[in-house]
Amino acid sequence: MDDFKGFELPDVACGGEAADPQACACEAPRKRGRPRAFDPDAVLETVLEMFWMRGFANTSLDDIAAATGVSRPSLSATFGDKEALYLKAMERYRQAISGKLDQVLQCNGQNDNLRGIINRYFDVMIRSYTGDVDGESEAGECLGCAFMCTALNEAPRHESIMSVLQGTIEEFDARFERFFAKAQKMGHIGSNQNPKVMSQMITSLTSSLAVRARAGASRDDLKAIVEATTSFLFP
Amino acid sequence: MDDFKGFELPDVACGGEAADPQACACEAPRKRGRPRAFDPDAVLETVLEMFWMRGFANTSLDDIAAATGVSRPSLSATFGDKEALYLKAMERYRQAISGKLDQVLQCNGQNDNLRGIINRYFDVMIRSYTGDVDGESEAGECLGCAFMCTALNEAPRHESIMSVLQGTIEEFDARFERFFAKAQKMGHIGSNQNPKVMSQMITSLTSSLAVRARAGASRDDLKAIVEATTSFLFP
DNA sequence: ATATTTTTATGCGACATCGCAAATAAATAT
DNA sequence: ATATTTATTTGCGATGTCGCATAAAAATAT
Repeated sequence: MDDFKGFELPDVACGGEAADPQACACEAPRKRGRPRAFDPDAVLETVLEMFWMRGFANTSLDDIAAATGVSRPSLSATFGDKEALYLKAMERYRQAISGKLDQVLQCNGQNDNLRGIINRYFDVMIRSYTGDVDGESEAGECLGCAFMCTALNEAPRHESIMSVLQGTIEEFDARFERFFAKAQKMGHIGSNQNPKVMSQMITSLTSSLAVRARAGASRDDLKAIVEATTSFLFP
Repeated sequence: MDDFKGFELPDVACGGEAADPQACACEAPRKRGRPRAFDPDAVLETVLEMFWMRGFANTSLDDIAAATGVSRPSLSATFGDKEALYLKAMERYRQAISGKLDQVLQCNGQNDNLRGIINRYFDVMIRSYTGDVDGESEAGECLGCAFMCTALNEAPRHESIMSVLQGTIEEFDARFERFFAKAQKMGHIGSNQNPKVMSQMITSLTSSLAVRARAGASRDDLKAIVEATTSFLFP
């Protein structure tokens, strides 16, 4: 449907194409039976898009089968039931973001500008919340955060979704507490400041951006909010 | 079918009882036809709870009919279709919170403590996010915000839900911008500070609390976060 | 009393959704 | 070649969901 580019995880090692069995250069020994006719990773990306925009309950396995061209029995053989499929798609999403943040949130050189790093971080998040497609302008994707948009809805009904939601929050908290603790050691923030509080500020603003993006805020709206806040926090 | 309640009618505010037509003391002139056997407001409250905990898509009209004792045709005659019912329940929720905030967010007397007011505000929100039941301890309600938990999920599919989500965000923004502008005029925050930024801080933290509450954070967890942030913002 | 109005009760029909089972297809192992 | 393994295709059955249509019930109006 929409050409959302996802977060471009490295194209995973193939396991064989149906069309050309020998085209793949990877050394993985071919498995025994009939090879898969689809790329599970590509399917997960489509599945993520669908869950993201329609929610878990509103996305049927029939919809997914139609959108991916993979039949329901194949889906269930490969990924398990609907909940397992959702969890796998979300795990991909989580890892993609996590990878990007690993790149962006590095505070090494002591002439690194803390505010610059944080602004780069928010740039990444805003981009993921408003759609990566730069050219499309604001046709109205209203992505928001895939976790918040879907997991908040389902958490009370699915223990596993609740737990991945908790885990994601904890991961963000831990990441920023580490980051600011290190930044403090390197003298980028005063010793009177509290890394935990700084971390809370950043994660709070992040969740706010995700909500606003889903409600239709433009990329510029969000950037203005970030600019105002970061200029207050890092004067 | 299982839990048929027999003939006990729900307590109705007024408008007519089946048993005793004249028992009601209210002056509203009785309408012409058969009186309603249920209180629409009480139904909306139950409906809100259900949507809140299960989401829009996961709550069927059959579920609602069973939980309220009101048959589907009566529901649809009174409230319209499922989407209209959802919107009416959410409107009730919005107004209830709005009313509470009107009480709490008053900055009148000039020896009012700004930080105290903000803390009272967060107390109200935390209470609504973690369940009002004080005695129950933390049995695990994980309410969060009814809007965020349900509307984020449905927004792309329902124009009306998207729009009520936008409206709620704008209402919060406007409320706090007004509040801090007034607070600044009264000298509670320095003229070098920006009311808009303060407002963004508060709404951001609010959304963060809502997410964390849904993910299982306890009331004390949330209070600690608020305490840390407000002591930083209002030293 | 009879008519009118409004709400409630019952139930049908069309469709969506999921899980599963059986048959077919395409690869490797021997 | 034949057997084995793995994927795919096709389709059925049980259940859930919604909207609507019709009949019954309970009040007021005349």
